[in-house]
Formats: sequence, C-alpha cells, structure tokens
Amino acid sequence: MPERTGPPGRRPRADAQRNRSHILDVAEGYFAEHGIAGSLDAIARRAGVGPGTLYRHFPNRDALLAALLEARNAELVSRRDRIHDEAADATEALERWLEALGDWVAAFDGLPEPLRAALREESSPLALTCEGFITTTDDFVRAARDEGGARPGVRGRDVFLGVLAMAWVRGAAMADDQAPPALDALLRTGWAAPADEA
Amino acid sequence: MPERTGPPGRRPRADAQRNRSHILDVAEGYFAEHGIAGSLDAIARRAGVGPGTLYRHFPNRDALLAALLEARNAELVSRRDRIHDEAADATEALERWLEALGDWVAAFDGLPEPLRAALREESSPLALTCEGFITTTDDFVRAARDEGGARPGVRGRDVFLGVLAMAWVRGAAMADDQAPPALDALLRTGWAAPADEA
DNA sequence: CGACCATACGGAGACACCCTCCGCTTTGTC
DNA sequence: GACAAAGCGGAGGGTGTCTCCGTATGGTCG
Repeated sequence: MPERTGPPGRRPRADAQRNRSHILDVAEGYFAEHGIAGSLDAIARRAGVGPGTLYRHFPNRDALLAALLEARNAELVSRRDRIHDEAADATEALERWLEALGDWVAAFDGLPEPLRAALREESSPLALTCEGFITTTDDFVRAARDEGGARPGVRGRDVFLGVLAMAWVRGAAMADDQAPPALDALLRTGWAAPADEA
Repeated sequence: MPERTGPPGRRPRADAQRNRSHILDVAEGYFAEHGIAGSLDAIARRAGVGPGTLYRHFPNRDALLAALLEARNAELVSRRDRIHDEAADATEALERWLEALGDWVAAFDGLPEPLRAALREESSPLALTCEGFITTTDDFVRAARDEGGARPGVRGRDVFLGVLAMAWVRGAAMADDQAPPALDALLRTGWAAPADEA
C-alpha cells in the first residue's frame, strides 16, 4: 500500500519510499523491544536517517503507530471474516472476536495508552481504526444479544473499552500468571454471582 | 504526620517542614488543574522554591503523589470502616467499597497510570498503599463470596485491577455520558447473559 | 549572645526528548 | 546534461527531569 488515500499528487520518489519502509522496519523492532514509548529520535538514528526525515514521513508517534498497525489491521479484519464463517453461534463468535481484539491490542507493549488517547482526542490516525473496530464489536454484540448470549444494555463500545482496559491493566500483573485469565473472566461474567432474584 | 517512619534522625529544620507542606499544597492544586502529568519544575516555580528543594523532599513524581494521597488514604480507610458498620450484607458492602475505591482512584486525572506502574515495578511508595487496598478488597470479596454474592474464583486482586482499569478507560469516553455507568455494570456483571446451562 | 556546623536552599546546567527549519543533495524529466 | 521539484540531514529551540555544589539559614552549645 504505497499511497495513503487517492492519488492527489504524483507518486513519491524512490529514495523516499525506501526510507519510509526502512523506518517502518526499524520502528517495528524498536517498539517490540522497548515498548511503544521509545524515543523517536533513537529510531531515526538506528535507521540511519535524520530526525527530519522521520518526522516528514510520520508527523508524530500516532502516525508511525498507525502505519505500523496497518498490516495487523488487515489481519484482524480477515480474522473477523473467518470467525463469521466458522463460529457455531453468535456468542462463540463474540468470544472469539474479543480474543482477536485482545491479541491486536497486545501487538506492542503500551499500545492501549495511545489508543485510549486517540479515542478521546478524535483527531488521530488511530481514532478511525478504533471506531471501525468498535462498530464491528457492536455487530458481534448485537448478534449475541439477539441470541440471548449477551446481556441487554451492553453496547459494543463498552465492550471494546473493556478489552482495552483489561489489556492495559494486564501490564501491571506480569509476575502473576493467573491474572490474565482472571481478567478475561471478569470482563465476561463480572465479579457478581448470578442472582436468582435481583 | 511530620515523620515518614520511625525517628532515625532528629526532626527536620523548621524551614524544611514549611517548604515541604507548601510544596504539597501547590502540587495538590497543580495536579487538580493539569492532571498528574504536569511539570514538577513548574510546581517548584509556583511554590517559589528551586527544583533542587522539590526533588530533595520528593525524589520523583511517585513520592510526591504518595505524599499527596496520604490524607485520602486515611479517608478511604475510614470509609471502609463505615461500610463495615453500615452495610446490610457483604454484597452491598463490596459494592460500596468498590465505589469508594473508584472515588479514590479518581482523585486526580491520570492517577491510574502511576498506580499501575507502581504495581508492576514494586519499588514505589505507591505500591505499598495499593497492596494494602488489594488486601482489603480481597476481604470484602471473600465475605461476599461466602454469602453467595460474589462469583467463586474471583480474587480481590483481580477486582482491584478491574476498578483501576475501568477508571483508566473512563478517561477515553468524556463526551459519552452513559459510558461510566455502563463500565461499572460491565465490571459487576460482565457482558455475558447469565446462562441456565454453561 | 555569639560562634559553629549540620541541614537545607537555589539555581545553573547536563542530559534526553520532541519537533522545526533551511541549506544542500538526489531524483526524475525534458 | 541541465533544471526544477522532492527529499534529506542535522543544527538547534523549546520543554522537562534530575543533580551538584557554593551559599544561606536554623539549631545548639559554650
């Protein structure tokens, strides 16, 4: 995908394309190693380009992140389609979708933070992606609700935020290896025991 | 509470005590205004002291935060006692405790982040406080479970992390005024509808 | 009351990060 | 081969964290 959207100008010069994709490669490794908060200047240095070059291609951290996520977004979308094809019922589909979302958001250490910021600030390349997946989540939730598998009143947006929140807090419980499944269970069924009478 | 723990040396000089408490006052206002991430040097400036003075009293942001929370911790503890006295049953007690925890963690905008970091890094003045409240949460959870109000297998630590996570993600949904209650409900009962047969 | 010393103060400044601006080089084209 | 546009690199401004050290201040003891 060499072009952002439409072709308003002619296509970029060869060296620009080379630099862009090399920066992306380096950033991928750097973020995987140091987490999402690593220094952008350091990435430029490691890529052997000046800071100006990096910032021309990606005006800020979110833009770089968004470009990095592009490939994974595609994977997530195809996973959504696969779930639609394979899942026996809507509840299982929702479960599998949430698992896929959880994997997506765990692509880099610290990713939940910029996603949350994008959701609040709106004007971020990440915001659009998130809104798309929120809509998808809502579709899954509605289907599960129609089937009786999801609680009425629960919105896709809330569940998405829940997944984000759990992924975020998971980072606090490294040593505790029973925390991840416990947090997933918490999001699924909550802490309260089902009451015969509320 | 003029002394940290025990009296290992003589008590601090008068000007030191004055500065310390004045810095605390200013920081309270500054964090309330700009959120937890505001500049520490700016706080020092507003307090009319050099940066060195601020950093001598509070070696880092966490230390300052911990000192600021001290008063609220006391309030939270007394609220816990009040809940113990007043709550009709253990489930209601847990509910009210979680509400109290939610208020505590919302004391400053952005507070969840350093709390999470403290929990993972361990060596932070905030970590000890958190661990204490995790234990308290576990007590409430156990009592509710014995009564049948809380799901078996749910640990106090997980619920505490859940409260933290929901408080964190709440910051993403400012404009959406139905998100806060929805997130609380999500933590309480999850997204899944209670099944007659699992 | 004056001298002495530990304690505490202030601010200069080292360092890291983000990001911009601009003179120079590279690329594509005629 | 020459010319313009596109792109490059890095110097440097702004901000923030945190340290170091010469100096001032407060408590104490003769």
